[in-house]
Amino acid sequence: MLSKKAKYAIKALLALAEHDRDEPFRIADLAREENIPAKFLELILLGLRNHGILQSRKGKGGGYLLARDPADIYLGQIVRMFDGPLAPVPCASQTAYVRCTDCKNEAVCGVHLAMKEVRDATAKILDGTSLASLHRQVELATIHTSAAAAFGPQVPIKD
Amino acid sequence: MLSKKAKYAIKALLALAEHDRDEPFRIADLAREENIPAKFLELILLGLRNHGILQSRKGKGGGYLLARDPADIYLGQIVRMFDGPLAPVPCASQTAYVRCTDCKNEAVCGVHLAMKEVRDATAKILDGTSLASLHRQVELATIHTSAAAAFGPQVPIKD
DNA sequence: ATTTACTCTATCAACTAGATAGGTTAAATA
DNA sequence: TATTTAACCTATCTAGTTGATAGAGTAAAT
Repeated sequence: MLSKKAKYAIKALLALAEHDRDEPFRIADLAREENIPAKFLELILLGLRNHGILQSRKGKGGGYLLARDPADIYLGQIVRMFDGPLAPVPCASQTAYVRCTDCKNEAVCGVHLAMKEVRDATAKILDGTSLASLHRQVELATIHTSAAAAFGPQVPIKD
Repeated sequence: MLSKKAKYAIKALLALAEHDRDEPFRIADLAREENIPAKFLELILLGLRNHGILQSRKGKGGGYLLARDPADIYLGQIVRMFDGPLAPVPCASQTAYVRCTDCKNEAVCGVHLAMKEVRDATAKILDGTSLASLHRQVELATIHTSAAAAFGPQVPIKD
């Protein structure tokens, strides 16, 4: 399960990526816009800042900005930061490998084999998706959705 | 994260799949062989039985058996049974969809889009891997491992 | 000096995971 | 029939985590 922290982080970062690159975004505004408890979001953004993903400005006119280009911020990094390794089991993790104490021989462990596949597939997606590319996907989906809306639910008009 | 329950379940089921199909396997033996706390395994096997994945026999000569062909038992079912839906977020689940209350339009939500990809990739793997196929993978890995062992670590012999 | 808005630490209730304890029931066998 | 064996079932516990809130501190702008 993705934690709320990671989920909110992605939503907030995506909003920042869509927003004017050098205009600070206030916590309160971000919270309202994305339906996130403000105090909770505060913690999350602070974490992102301390990991060098966000920049901040204090005082009037302050707020948060992306510290890097949206094309260089990957979901994999965000998820790992809040939820730890992507692998379902520590012995299948590439970034935070830990041996199973109960396992005689990992090379021939069924759980290991299957979960390594899952971790590789997940990593391929999340380490391959940047805020920029996700933003493009959202735009694409928006066009499709609004096109569908324009041609409307096909209900005959009664006059 | 895969829970210990799901992990132990897979290990136990795989051991049963490798074992004589109509010879009951006792909890205690299974626990010893797979390094699983016996009382905890008891609970897990009971759950599997109540879901129709295992059969049991009481009393002397009793124990657990697979209720179906190993080729018809998929990891997806096991994992869902103990850990719930495969999707990282409920709105991306196919088998247990729940709408996000905080999300205006799911069709254009970045989190939804990315997590649906992850859930689909995960489901493809876990719903495509049966105990039988996993067993084959383990055998294959065993051959590779023992071959590597046979040709040994390539350390020159000093005489 | 005051306002604004981020910074930081502490705290909390609710929940869950992993595990253990201990009695109950049913099947086999002596 | 009594005994042994081994699954069945319910209760309980502790430790840790998650999602969230409170409130005082600090830096920048006006």
